[in-house]
Amino acid sequence: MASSTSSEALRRGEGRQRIVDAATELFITRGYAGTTTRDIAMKAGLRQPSLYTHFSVKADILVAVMMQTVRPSVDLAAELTADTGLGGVERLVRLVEFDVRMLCGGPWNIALLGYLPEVRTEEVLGNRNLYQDLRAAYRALVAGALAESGRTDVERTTDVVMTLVEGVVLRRVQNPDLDPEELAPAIARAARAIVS
Amino acid sequence: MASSTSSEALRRGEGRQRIVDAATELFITRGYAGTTTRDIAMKAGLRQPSLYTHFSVKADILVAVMMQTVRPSVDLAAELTADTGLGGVERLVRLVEFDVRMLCGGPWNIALLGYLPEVRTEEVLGNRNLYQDLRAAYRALVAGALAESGRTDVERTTDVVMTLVEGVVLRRVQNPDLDPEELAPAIARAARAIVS
DNA sequence: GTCTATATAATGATAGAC
DNA sequence: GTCTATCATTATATAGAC
Repeated sequence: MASSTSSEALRRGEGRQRIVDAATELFITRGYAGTTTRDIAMKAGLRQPSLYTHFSVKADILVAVMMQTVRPSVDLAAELTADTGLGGVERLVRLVEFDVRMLCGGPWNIALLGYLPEVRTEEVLGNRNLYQDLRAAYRALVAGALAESGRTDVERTTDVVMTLVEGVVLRRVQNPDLDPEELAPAIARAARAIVS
Repeated sequence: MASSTSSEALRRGEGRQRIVDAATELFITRGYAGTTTRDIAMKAGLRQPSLYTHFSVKADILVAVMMQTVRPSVDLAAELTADTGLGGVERLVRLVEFDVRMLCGGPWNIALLGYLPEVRTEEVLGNRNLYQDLRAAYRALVAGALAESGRTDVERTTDVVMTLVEGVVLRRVQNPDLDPEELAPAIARAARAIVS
């Protein structure tokens, strides 16, 4: 944001990204409080004080890590809500399948971070909005799906569907080898059964 | 276990239980690494070194806290598996409903502890068996339920059902006011739809 | 931007009086 | 069993040379 150097050291913000990548793995495998700034620096190939060239406090690294998540599905949800070319159930199922693939894929179970107690108490309050946005999006799509079968228990069904999708995060904790290509359609099928 | 004092100070192991209760709340709200032994002692009404009368290391307190969980549902699962007076679907649904009520009720979201990264790396390996036992129990009940409709995708369906149930833990993180009496039947209904 | 060196504070755990 | 006092470690963060 404030970098004005012409080239060299900052091509692609390499240093900062290396720190974020290292921190992502460590936060997921050891938790936030359980990860030291020395751990992060070492994995990023730096000495501990060098982190503070890029981040002013440890929590800022966490924020940067969490930025990588949630956004895409909120965006897709908004997109689907506006899409009138699909049936209600189909729109919901598309979001579910997309989310499961995202939660299940990728090298690290990043979504878990948003549920860690230590993280939820910190100054990372800015993205709680994101979760509320996501629930609102799910609620709208569930409402559209239930309308097709004349059901009206929108709130409760939204909770059930979100429970199913969020559950993927914990299932992945227990079984790190989940196959997205297999689980995503299966969860989507379950979602279809729930709203029918 | 080794206490031989006749009475007074040890009625109901009061001191130890106060520590466990205090630690339960703190571990859930701040995480394990994010909770200091001073925090625990203060909430239990003690000074920090007094913890070491009851526990020899901090991790032992965590173990004591985690003992409070999981057991009941493994026991019920075994019981249901042996119960021939119920249909396959019905047995599974009973376990699901019981688990949701347990995960959803109680003052603290204790089950989340078992998924914290910091906890899963520690010397708390003894109860990973418990989780494997639980999956085996679910698998057996899912198999019995699917048999009624001629389906054979047992492994995948077990994952889906467990995803749904485990999801309650994270849903509760987002919404601490979940009503077990409302959610449990709804999740049970979803489970029925999934295996039908 | 990264380094070495270091300040400062907090942590888990122990010793020994009562 | 709980206390006060304290140790040894480790943590985040800063200062200043290169």
